[in-house]
Amino acid sequence: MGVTIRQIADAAGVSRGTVDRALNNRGRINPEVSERIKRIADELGYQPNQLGRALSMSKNKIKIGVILQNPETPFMIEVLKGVENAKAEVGTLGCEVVICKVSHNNVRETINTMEQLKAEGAKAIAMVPVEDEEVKLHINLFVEEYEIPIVTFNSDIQDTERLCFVGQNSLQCGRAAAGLMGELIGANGKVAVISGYSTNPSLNNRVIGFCGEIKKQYPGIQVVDLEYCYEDNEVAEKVTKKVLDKHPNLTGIYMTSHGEEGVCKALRSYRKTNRIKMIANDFMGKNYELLESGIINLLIGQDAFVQGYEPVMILFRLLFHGEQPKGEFQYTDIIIRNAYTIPE
Amino acid sequence: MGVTIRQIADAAGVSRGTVDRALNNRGRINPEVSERIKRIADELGYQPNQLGRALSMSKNKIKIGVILQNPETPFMIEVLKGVENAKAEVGTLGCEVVICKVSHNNVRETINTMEQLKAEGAKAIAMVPVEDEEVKLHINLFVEEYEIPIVTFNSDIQDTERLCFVGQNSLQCGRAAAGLMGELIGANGKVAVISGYSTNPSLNNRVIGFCGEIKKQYPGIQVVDLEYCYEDNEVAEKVTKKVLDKHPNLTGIYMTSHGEEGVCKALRSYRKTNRIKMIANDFMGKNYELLESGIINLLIGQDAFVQGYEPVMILFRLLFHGEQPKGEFQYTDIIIRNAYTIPE
DNA sequence: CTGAAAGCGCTTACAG
DNA sequence: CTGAAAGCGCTTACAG
Repeated sequence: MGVTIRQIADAAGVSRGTVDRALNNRGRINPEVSERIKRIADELGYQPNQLGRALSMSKNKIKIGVILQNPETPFMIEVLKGVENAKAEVGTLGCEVVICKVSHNNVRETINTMEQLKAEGAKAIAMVPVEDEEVKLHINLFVEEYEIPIVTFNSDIQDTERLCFVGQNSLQCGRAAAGLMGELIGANGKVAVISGYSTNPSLNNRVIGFCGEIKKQYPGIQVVDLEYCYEDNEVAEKVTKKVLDKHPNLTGIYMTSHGEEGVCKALRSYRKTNRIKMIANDFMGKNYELLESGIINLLIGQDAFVQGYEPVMILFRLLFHGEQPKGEFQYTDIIIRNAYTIPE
Repeated sequence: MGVTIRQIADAAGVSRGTVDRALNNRGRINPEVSERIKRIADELGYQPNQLGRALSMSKNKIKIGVILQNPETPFMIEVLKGVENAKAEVGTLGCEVVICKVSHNNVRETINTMEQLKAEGAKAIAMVPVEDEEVKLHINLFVEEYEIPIVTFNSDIQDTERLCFVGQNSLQCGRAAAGLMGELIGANGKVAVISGYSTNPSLNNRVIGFCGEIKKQYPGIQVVDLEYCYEDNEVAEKVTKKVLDKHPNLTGIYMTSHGEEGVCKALRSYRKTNRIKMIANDFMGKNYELLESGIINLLIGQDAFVQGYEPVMILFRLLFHGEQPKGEFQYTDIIIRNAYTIPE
């Protein structure tokens, strides 16, 4: 089949060990010999055989650490599936993946876990970061001092030396919602936005994307209100009722985050489910049921699986093949579903 | 790490070759010894190491054949990418994938290619079938006589012994379009369906799914016309004009297949682009541009990549791990896009 | 029916 | 700085 290390060794008149040292820059080799071997490898079109490599490295595998935040939420459970899949895939190729879980926004725990992974010999880390100065410093420390590359996923932390980010383009997500809302309610109408936390950058971006695009593309549509429900159904119900009282001719609601059940409860009790078009985010909780029952008209979601799978694969490709990621932002697909495109 | 064949051999007091014969049912072994070895392997929780296996089999790789139809169409080019990805993935694990291309609906060529793959020693085949009696007979012949399992993809051919089908649920695709149309034009209106060929089962299913669901869910919406454009833009333009002449208050068009540019040209010349909501299929040709310009309101597509990737992987898992596919129908995701969720 | 040996392509101590 | 050898876990002729 392909060219082997042995053929290169023969062609260069050296031993296989020497070829290995040259091709993998292991040092302890005459630079000129190294150059010559590399040239020969190039000429022969050498492609290292992953199997041979993986098998011989299977005694001491290279470690990639993964830090998952909020592991018990439905979304993260799906992300975890992606991580586990990547783990199985690279596990077969001589790479070990260590998965750690930390609780929501816990700075201390996050940093400790980073340190612990380093102590265990992790050669790279994929993590859901916390928006925090100390965490930022640690990320830079790891990348620059320890030469442990870091990929953020799900939520990003900019102004750091992290290699890249895998997750949703939340601005674009908001814009997509605006486009759908425009299609659903037509050129004129009043819509309200209900978001989760005003402190969450991703959710804020969805709001900004939504409002900006409505203003730009649909001048006849007014965004009359923006409320926060803290992803709590009771609060969501309450604020929805408030909005409905204030705007009896409301025609649309965009939810950036959870609390859908509360909103729907309010819509039902006001008998507005047919009159008001609702667009919500993510395929978790009761969202599919609400979509099927027609209260939610369209759902926008992220590819949670990819958000877990890709970061590990990016680091694997970097460590094993020296392959750089395609770009700083690896945005996952923005998925639109109606009642007929629910999976399974 | 894991249990190895050597440990089993030691525990059983036999050689590694014997363990191999037992565990892989290669025959030429005392049944009792074989049983004992299997029991020991079970007790030790033996999991064969894919690397070792693949490496040692890398001299004579197991072959999987792929028969692609219409390889020059944009859709199939995307499918081919999926096939190539799977090929690369299993290529690393001791499996060779041979890709063959046949022209549209060519029965002779299809059957010849099947025979040729068999002659080359293919142990399984993934194929886009032709709806034809002789092809059906050949599929059954291969599966039953030659014990070469066959997976169909993209289009199915039922009443055969094919292992499973990977592709779109076209009925459901039509239903999804109906749901979107209902959201776009509201409870009342008149819509027309423009399809490709009346002889294409998949397209017909989209039509059936669409009309059925409109009738069921939106009694106020009337499907006033069904035309065929043979995926030709000029024909499409002509029939669209005919429809528009006949139904001046038309509010929606569902296209099951290509010819979008022709339809859009007609809509433009009648200045109807804003008045009529249009839902089209697949992400090929000018569809993204038409979506961005707002003439097409929503696009429904298939996961072409998966349609190429999965069939190969299903056969690989079957051949290498004896793993049966999850079900007879492996439907790919039905993807909805608006102008804001165009990839790249 | 069973075993001993060679080999798949690579990496890694160990000598020198 | 370089080479010879052993080893990763499995399969496969070859003897017997």
